Amino acid sequence: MSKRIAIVEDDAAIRENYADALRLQGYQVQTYPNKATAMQAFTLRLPNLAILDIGLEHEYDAGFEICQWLRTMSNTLPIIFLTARDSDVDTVSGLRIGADDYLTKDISLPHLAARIAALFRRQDALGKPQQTDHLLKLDALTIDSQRMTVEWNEQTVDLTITEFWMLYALAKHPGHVKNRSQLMQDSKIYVDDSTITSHIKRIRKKFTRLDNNFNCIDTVYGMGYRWNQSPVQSELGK
Amino acid sequence: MSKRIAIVEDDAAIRENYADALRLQGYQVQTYPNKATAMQAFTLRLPNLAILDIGLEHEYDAGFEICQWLRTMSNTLPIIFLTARDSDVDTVSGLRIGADDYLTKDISLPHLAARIAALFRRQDALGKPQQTDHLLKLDALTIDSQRMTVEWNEQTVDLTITEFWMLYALAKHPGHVKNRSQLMQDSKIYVDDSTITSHIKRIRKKFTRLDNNFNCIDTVYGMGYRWNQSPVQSELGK
DNA sequence: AACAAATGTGGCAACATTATGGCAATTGCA
DNA sequence: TGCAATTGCCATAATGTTGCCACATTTGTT
Repeated sequence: MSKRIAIVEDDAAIRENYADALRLQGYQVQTYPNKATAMQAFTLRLPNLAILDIGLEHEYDAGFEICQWLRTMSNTLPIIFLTARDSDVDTVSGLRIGADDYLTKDISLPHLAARIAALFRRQDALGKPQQTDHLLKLDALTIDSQRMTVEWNEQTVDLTITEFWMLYALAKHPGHVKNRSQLMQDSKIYVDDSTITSHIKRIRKKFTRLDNNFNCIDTVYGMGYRWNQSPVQSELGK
Repeated sequence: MSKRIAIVEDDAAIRENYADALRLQGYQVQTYPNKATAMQAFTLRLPNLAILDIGLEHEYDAGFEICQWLRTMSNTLPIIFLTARDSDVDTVSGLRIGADDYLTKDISLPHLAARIAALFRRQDALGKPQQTDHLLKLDALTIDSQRMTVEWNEQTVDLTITEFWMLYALAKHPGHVKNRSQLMQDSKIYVDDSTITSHIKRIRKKFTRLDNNFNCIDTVYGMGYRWNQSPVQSELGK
């Protein structure tokens, strides 16, 4: 189902110019020449996005008023001001009133289309809230501390808890050497040094099973271990 | 708790100018002169909003790269390009890559502040979508929390109340590992750990009776259980 | 080269966690 | 009251994990 866009603009030529361009992008477009017709239509049904000029016919601030009124109807509806007025005062007040973007009429059609797409993208993204805060990504590695899953090149690596936290401790500070005590603390275990060696061994083994060339866990003789962020392209000086 | 804004900009004067202005607005501001330092910091913790210049030091497109990378981390994080480049091509590509706004450096500080506020306003508005939906659908699973019914592949699964709430707690955050305490809290019961095991056992049994291949409830050794939305058979012997 | 220290490897026994079947206590209901 | 359903928990079996050891190999030093 395509998105419905409303354009409120009193200049017929400009109005249809934008409308046609947006229809070509696959949107359903409705146009309104003044505040009265627009508000009447919006009362019946809100569009998915509104593009407003500010001055309409004889009303100097009609666009601002429409915007304010729309905001009382929906505080999520994307609203764009598209106008000839390019003073900072207008821009700032437009945004303060609750608009999501403020553009001047000299922008190109592709630019306008990109702005609209960006607003829709943002709306979609926020619509299905997904918390990625617990995601740790480093090159081919992805660690999800909430799912307790680890992926290497899209393949899941099946780690145990202790292995998981140890890897997490390493990968959280890529490039930094962690000695055995630090790894123990971070993984909340207190064991013999040799046990850490064993864990590293098992972690490496599980990665190597998925990727023969895996070598992201460096051994730093006498110091500890280090997650090596990009060891693969050894030739490419960067 | 105030919002954290990150500024990535190589010109120290400009950088601090913006940073000071935003701090006056009550934001916490972190600044980074180049791609490397920014990415390192973002790996540890994402800001609530990122302001990026495009060209950084000798890297012509560093800002674009940071933006793309950030988008893989979070598709809701507001990103603003703030740069001297004002070509339409750059603007459109910036927005296409996933930025939420594209501004040129000639804009005033109040204007910038208004843009930022607009983005945060939008995020807050969309952030708390009213969830009046009693229906939870995940692949073959359908849970109606109002009618307390569960379906698996259109077949109703006859669960008891306790089983229902436990399944609901699991399925509400598909993929997330829930330990026994969390399951107890969510199901509003306080019992022995072994009892949780029993409930899981019974839930599994009832699903398996309808579908021999049912395996959507993973046990994560030492951590708890997880609803596995897309059960992928890992044939990797271990 | 010789040596000590550190690390890698395979394996195993101890330990921890989970699965299963069953049973007694409780609850809801006719 | 009787009956069936539910629930919590236990004993036991089945599995998964972990710590560490003996020994091989590597590394750094003299």
